[in-house]
Amino acid sequence: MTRTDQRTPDQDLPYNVFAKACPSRGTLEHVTGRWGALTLGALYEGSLRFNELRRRVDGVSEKMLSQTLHALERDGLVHREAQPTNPPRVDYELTPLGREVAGRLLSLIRFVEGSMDDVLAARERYDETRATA
Amino acid sequence: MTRTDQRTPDQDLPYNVFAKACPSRGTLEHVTGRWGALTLGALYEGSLRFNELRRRVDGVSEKMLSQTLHALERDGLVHREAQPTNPPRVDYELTPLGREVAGRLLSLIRFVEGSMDDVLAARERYDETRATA
DNA sequence: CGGGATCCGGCTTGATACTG
DNA sequence: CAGTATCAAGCCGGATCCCG
Repeated sequence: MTRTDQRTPDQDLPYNVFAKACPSRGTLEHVTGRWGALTLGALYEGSLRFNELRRRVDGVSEKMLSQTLHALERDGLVHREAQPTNPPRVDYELTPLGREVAGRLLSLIRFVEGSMDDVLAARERYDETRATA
Repeated sequence: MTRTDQRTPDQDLPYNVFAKACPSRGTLEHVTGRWGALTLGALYEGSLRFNELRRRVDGVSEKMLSQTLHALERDGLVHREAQPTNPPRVDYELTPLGREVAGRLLSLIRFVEGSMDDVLAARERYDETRATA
């Protein structure tokens, strides 16, 4: 509990993700989680319905998508708009806050996608140097 | 736009994180994973030794930190420099690629931290509207 | 100090089935 | 279409012991 560590950049901010108990850690996980990140990314282009989203986020199950959307809606990043028609129609879209989060997330995602050649090359080097094979 | 089949933004890119089989998805998970994100964030300020890192990333176990560092090193985002002294000293630092990734990640992290008041307020609203009380 | 190896409990996840 | 309920499996992650 010493305060001797001066390297922390956020020690004076109200919320510090590096602290175990900080609620920002939970929200960050909703945002960056496997399905959270892809869901936010998909919604960045515009609102989507449940099954559209499901098709777009390849591999997500109904349960996980539903769960992910609930968490993001609860955090105020996604807005759910249900129309009481038959058959039911529900649109999901980013809130203004969610849009800012998703923008930063997409910057990261696109950079990672664009770096995959380097990453894959690094992996090969890594595996080769320590796998005697 | 709004032609449903044309909405995918990355369909022409070599790597598309929305596709289930794309290796970028794995790397993104290393980067945005619970400990990966915090590790990269911590290293953004400068190189750190194993136990410094462990103290900085509050709550991480030795095993998970070790595992996380291996994954990031393998992906070419972190460089490990071991000095054969006694006691051993090992420094971890970001590679140039890792720096760019961490920068974008920190932009997201800081924004989330700075939005926590809004997020927490949204949660209360959400919980209240569907509370059984 | 800087880890690796192992055991193991439990939370997360993924089918499947069912509903409005 | 848009989800919820249930259940089994499996992987994550912590605790512990070990070594160089």
